[in-house]
Amino acid sequence: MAQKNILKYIILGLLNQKELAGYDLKKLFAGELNDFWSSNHSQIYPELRRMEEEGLIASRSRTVGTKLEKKYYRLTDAGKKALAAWMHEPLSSLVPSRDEFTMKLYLVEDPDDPLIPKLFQEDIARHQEKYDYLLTRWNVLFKTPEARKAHFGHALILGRALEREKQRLTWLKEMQAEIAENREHGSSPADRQSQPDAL
Amino acid sequence: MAQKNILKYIILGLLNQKELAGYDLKKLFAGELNDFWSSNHSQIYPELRRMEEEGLIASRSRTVGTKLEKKYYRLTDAGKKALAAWMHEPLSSLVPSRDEFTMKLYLVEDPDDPLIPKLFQEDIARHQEKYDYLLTRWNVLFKTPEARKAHFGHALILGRALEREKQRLTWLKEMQAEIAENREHGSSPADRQSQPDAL
DNA sequence: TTATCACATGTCAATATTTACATGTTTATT
DNA sequence: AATAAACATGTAAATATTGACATGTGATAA
Repeated sequence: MAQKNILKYIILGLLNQKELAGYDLKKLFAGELNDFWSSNHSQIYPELRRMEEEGLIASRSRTVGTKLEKKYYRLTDAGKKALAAWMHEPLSSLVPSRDEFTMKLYLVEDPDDPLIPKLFQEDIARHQEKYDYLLTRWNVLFKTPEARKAHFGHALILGRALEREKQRLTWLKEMQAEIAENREHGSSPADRQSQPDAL
Repeated sequence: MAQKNILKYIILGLLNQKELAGYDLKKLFAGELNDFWSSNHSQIYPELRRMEEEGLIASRSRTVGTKLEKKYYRLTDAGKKALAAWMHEPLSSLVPSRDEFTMKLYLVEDPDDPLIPKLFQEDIARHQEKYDYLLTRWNVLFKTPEARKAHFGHALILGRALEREKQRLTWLKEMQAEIAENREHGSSPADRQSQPDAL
């Protein structure tokens, strides 16, 4: 095996909230869930078919316009049981995240390689862009406590994603400044690296 | 395709620093690199074979003890070129990280479900454990500026991993406290959720 | 009206990744 | 001296994931 089929349970959980079609799931994974889970439609549709065969979900077709058929799925009792069981299971072990930026940084041999500041610029740019995007979304969707209350789950993950980007940017900018300063003074960047303190 | 073969370049980068055998790579991925990249030996060994066939690396065998053969790999000129080209390529797009804890939290329907505090406890426990472990490693390895200087790359990623765990724990504990407090007062958790501010 | 984009659902091939299977050696502990 | 743990290198099977191929509808803007 490669991994437990977590996608199955995520889909169960999403269908438990609301009747959805494959395309709706696809949009969720491409949109508000993207920072914490994602999947392509080429994985979603076969998974839905398998889940229906297993009896975890049931479908009904609704016509959109005149011809287009949309297949909506809902949980069966077996599906509800399977979801509840998974929700109460312990979390599976932390998946090692993969971070190309950090690895490239690690792999640079020469501490004075101009690649280092370039890598920082690149990573800062894309995370700043992401942060700005997330902040805009937050301000559009969750400016008021009422809005946060009405869509608690969404507000929660958007807030967490925002926080994550913010903290990464803080670290990146700190390191960038340290490295730049140490370059001017000709000393090694490691000299000034701050020590972490206990939490 | 599933993804660009980044593992190949990570291995090139690691072999560029030092002649290594497959087992050494395995230990690196299981150890100090684990927070930012990982791979199993069942993926590493075939990859090394392919890379040698491609002419990116060359090997020589050294005997350990009396019988055991260890196969050490080093970069060829072609390998050095391929590595340099990859290092200068733009970073590939952010891989969507997958976070089962956050998804479960998102999927809980009832805001008063006792599963919510249970999930926080579980996630806090395992991240605290990880943080403690990383902090111990930091204190063993990098207490002095000299040590940080001598192993800059390692200190960098360990520091970043430490920071990441610390910040996740901070967020978890804040949210946990908010939720607990709001439960006592009978109001919705979303009421007191702090608004993020610009960076 | 015509072109473009979003909606909607599928399949297929290639690659990536994990877990288990398989075998043997060396070193440290009891 | 025995045993366990770590060293060392592979292969095989199953599953996960991606990107491309494929087809057609509905809404909207030029």
